[in-house]
Amino acid sequence: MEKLVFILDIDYLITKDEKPVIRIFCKDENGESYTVYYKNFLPYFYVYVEEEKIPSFIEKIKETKIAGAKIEEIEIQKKEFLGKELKVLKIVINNPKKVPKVRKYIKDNFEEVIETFEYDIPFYRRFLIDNDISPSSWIKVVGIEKDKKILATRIEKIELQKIPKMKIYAFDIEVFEEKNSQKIALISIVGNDGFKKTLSLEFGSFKIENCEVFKTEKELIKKFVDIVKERDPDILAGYNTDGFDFPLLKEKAEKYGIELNIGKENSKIKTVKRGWIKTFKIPGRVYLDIYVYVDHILSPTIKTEVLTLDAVAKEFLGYGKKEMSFEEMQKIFKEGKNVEKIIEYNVWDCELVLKLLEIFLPQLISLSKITYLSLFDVCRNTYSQLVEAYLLKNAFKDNQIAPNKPKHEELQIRRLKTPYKGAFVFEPKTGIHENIIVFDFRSLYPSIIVTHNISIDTFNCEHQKCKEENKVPELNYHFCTFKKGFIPKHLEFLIEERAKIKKILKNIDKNSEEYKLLDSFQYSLKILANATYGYLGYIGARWYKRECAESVTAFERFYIKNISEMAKKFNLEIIYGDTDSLMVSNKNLTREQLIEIANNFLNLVNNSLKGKMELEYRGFYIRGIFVKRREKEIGAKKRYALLSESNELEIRGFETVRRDWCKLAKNIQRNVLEIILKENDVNKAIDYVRNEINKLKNYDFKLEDVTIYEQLTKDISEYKQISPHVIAAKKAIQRGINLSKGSIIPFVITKYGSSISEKAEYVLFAKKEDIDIDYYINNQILPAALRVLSILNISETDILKGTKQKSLHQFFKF
DNA sequence: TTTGGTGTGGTCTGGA
DNA sequence: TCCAGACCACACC
Repeated sequence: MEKLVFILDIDYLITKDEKPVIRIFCKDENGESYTVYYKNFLPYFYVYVEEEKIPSFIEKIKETKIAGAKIEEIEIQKKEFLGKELKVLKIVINNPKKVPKVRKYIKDNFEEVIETFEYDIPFYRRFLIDNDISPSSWIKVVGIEKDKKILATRIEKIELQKIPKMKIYAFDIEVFEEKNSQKIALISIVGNDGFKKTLSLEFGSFKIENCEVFKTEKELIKKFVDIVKERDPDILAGYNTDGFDFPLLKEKAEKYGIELNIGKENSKIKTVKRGWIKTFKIPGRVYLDIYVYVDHILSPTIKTEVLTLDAVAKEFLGYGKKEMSFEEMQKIFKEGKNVEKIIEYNVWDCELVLKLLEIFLPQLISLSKITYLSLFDVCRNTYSQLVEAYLLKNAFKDNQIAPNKPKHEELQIRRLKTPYKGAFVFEPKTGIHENIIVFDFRSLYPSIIVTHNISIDTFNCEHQKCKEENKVPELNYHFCTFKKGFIPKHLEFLIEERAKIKKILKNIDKNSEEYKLLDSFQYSLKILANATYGYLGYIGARWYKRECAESVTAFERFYIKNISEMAKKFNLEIIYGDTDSLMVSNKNLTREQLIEIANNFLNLVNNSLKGKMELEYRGFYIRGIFVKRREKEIGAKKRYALLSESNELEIRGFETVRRDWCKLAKNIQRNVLEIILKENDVNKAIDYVRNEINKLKNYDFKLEDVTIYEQLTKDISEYKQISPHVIAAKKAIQRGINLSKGSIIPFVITKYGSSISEKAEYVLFAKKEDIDIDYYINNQILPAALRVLSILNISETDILKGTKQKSLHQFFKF
C-alpha cells in the first residue's frame, strides 16, 4: 500500500537482535494517526585513517565485534572537509546506542586513526538528513499496513505546503501549599477541539461545569493520565512545564506509584537531560514548553522584560492572564470558598497557551523544516543549535564532513583568545536636533558574509587575485573569490528564500492561513540568517572561525565609515550612527530639501555597493535628543530618543527602557522626554518632575512603583561584590522564598541600614512606610530626569529649589 | 555547556 | 572620608 502522511515525531526502537527500527508518528490528510516503522537504515560514523594504512586497518576491524557492536559495513568515501578533500571510512554498525563506544574504542586503540567524525549526531536526525526528509513535512510511505501501523519498505519526501489539522492540548497545574508540603490542587486541560476539563481536589463545595473533584492527589493524577490517553492529542503544550509542571507531576507519580504512560502506544514519559536543563519526552506526541522557545529564541526580539505567561501573552495577543496573586489563591484553597475563580484562572492559562501556539507553531514548523530538527528539539534549542542544525543538514547535501564539536581542551583554547574588535559606534552630537534622517544597511552582517564570501573554507586561499580583490580592511586576511564558501552559500539561500517569500506575501490576504504560514517561514529564515555571524564567533560551534567573525566586523567598520564620509560630501551632518545605521541632518535645510539630498545620497551609495550590500532609508524624524555621558562632556552612545512623523517616540538605551530602574523613575523620564520632544516646554518638564517628587514625599505612590527588578546571573555564593539585589535575594531565601541562579529579584530600598545594599529588601517583605524616600529622589528620579534635562542646562537645584522660570528659548527654533 | 562585541551607569570595595 | 577601579546588570546593534 501507499500512504501520504505528515510527520509529527520520530524516534527509534531496538529489536531483540539489536537492530534499529525508525519509528515515525504521523497523520494523514483526514487526521488519522499512523505509526510508520522502517528498518532499512543503520547508524554510522566516519574514521580518518592514514591513507596507506587503510587496507590493514579495515582487515583489523572487519568481522570483529567492537565494544559489543557488530560492524555491518565499511566503505571508503571521498568527502570534503573544510575545503580539502578527505578520504574517510564510513563505519556502519548495528546499534545506534553503541556508536559512542565503538568510536571511542577505535580512536583509542588504533595508532593509524587520525580523527573520527560525525559520531554524535542523533540517530533520528541522521536518518532524516541522509534521506533528505524534513520533519513537519509530508512523506509518501510504501509498505504493509495493519491497524494504523505501517511497516515501510520505502519512504519518499513530498513537497506540499499545507499542514493537517492537529489536535493540540494545553495543560496547567496549580498547587496548594500547606505545612511545607506542596499538593497538586488543580490540573486543567484544554484542547483546540473544544475539550475542556479541570481536575480538582476537594475544596469546600462548588459546582462548576467540566470540573471533576477528587479526594486524593493520586486519583487526580490517574485521571489526568487517562484523559491524555483517551483524548490522544498530537501536541501537548504548556508554559514552563519543563521547569515546573512535569517535574512535580513526575515526583508525585513516583510517590504514588502511578505510571505516567501518556505517550502513544502506552509509552512512558522519559526524562531527557539537555545540558543542565531537564525536559521530558512523551513518545509519539509533540510536547512543547513554549516558555523555553520564548526564552531562547523570541526574548531578544520582544519588548517585555519579564517572560511570564502574562507578559508574553499581552505582547503577542494583547491580553494577559486573569488576575490572581499566589497568596489569594492559597487563601481560597484554605478557606474552600470561591474555588471557581481559581478554576477559571487555571483554564484561562491553558487557553492562552493555545492562543500563543497559533502564532508560535507555524514558526516552529518552519524552523523544523529548515533545520530538519523535530518540533520538540526546535522548541528547546538555542540560536547556535539552530544554525548548526541547518549547516549540518547542508553539509551532508554538499558531501562535506562536519567538523567535530570542540572538546574540553579546544574550548579552553578558544576561550582564552582575547575578544576581537567589533562594530563602530559614532559619538553622537549632543543636544536636540530637528529634521533627522536615518539610514541603515539591510541585514548588514549576512550581506557582508555573502558579498565577501566569508567562510572557513575560503579563508586565506592561495590565489593572489583574492588577496588583492577581497582583502579584509585593517586585517591581513582575505577570502577566496573563485569558489563559493560553505557558509555564504547556505546563508545566501536563506536570504534569497526570504526575499522570494516577502514578494509573495505582498500579494496575499494578510488574514489567510497561507499568509501566516509564509510569514512565519520568512521570520524563521531571518532568525537563522541573523544568527550566523554570532555562530562563527561562538566558541562552542562546530564551524567556529574567529577570523571570520573578526573579518565581518572589520568590513562593517569599513562600510559605515565609508558611507559617513560620503554623507559629509553631500553636506549631511552625521548626528549619530551605530553599527549599521547612520543618522544625518542639516540645520540649514527644509524637510523637503533634506529628503531630496538624502535620496541622492542613497542612490549614489547603492550604486557603489556591490553584491548583497544595500543601504535603506529608514525614516524621517521631526526631532531627536542625544545626551551626554555622566559627568562628562562627550556624547553618550546608545542612548537617544527620536520623535517620528506620526508623533511617536522611539526611545533607546535610556533608563525608561531598562528593567533595573523603578517604574516611577522610568515613567517620569519618559514623560520628560515627551514634554521636551513633543511640546518643547522645558518649564513644564521641570514643574512636572518637582510635582512628582512632592507626591513621593507625601507617600503618594504604590510599592510596585518603587520596585526594582534585577536578575541573579550566577549562583548566590559566587558573587564577589554583594549588590543590593543579592542582599535582597539572600534575605528572601532565609524567609523561605525559592530563588536561584536566573531568578529575577524584585526589591525596594528601605530606610533600614547604612549602605544601599543593606537597605535592600525583597518587595514581598516591605511596606510603604519602610521606603527610603531620599534614595528614590536622589538615586532614581533625579538621575533619570536629569539625564534628559541636563542637556538643556537644567541642574538638580533648578528642580529641587528653583522657583524662577528658566528662559530657554535659545534651545529651540520656531 | 545558553550566537558576537560595544557601551552606560550604579554600587561596592579597598587603599590613600 | 574620598575616589578609582572592579564588579555587575542591562541595553544597542
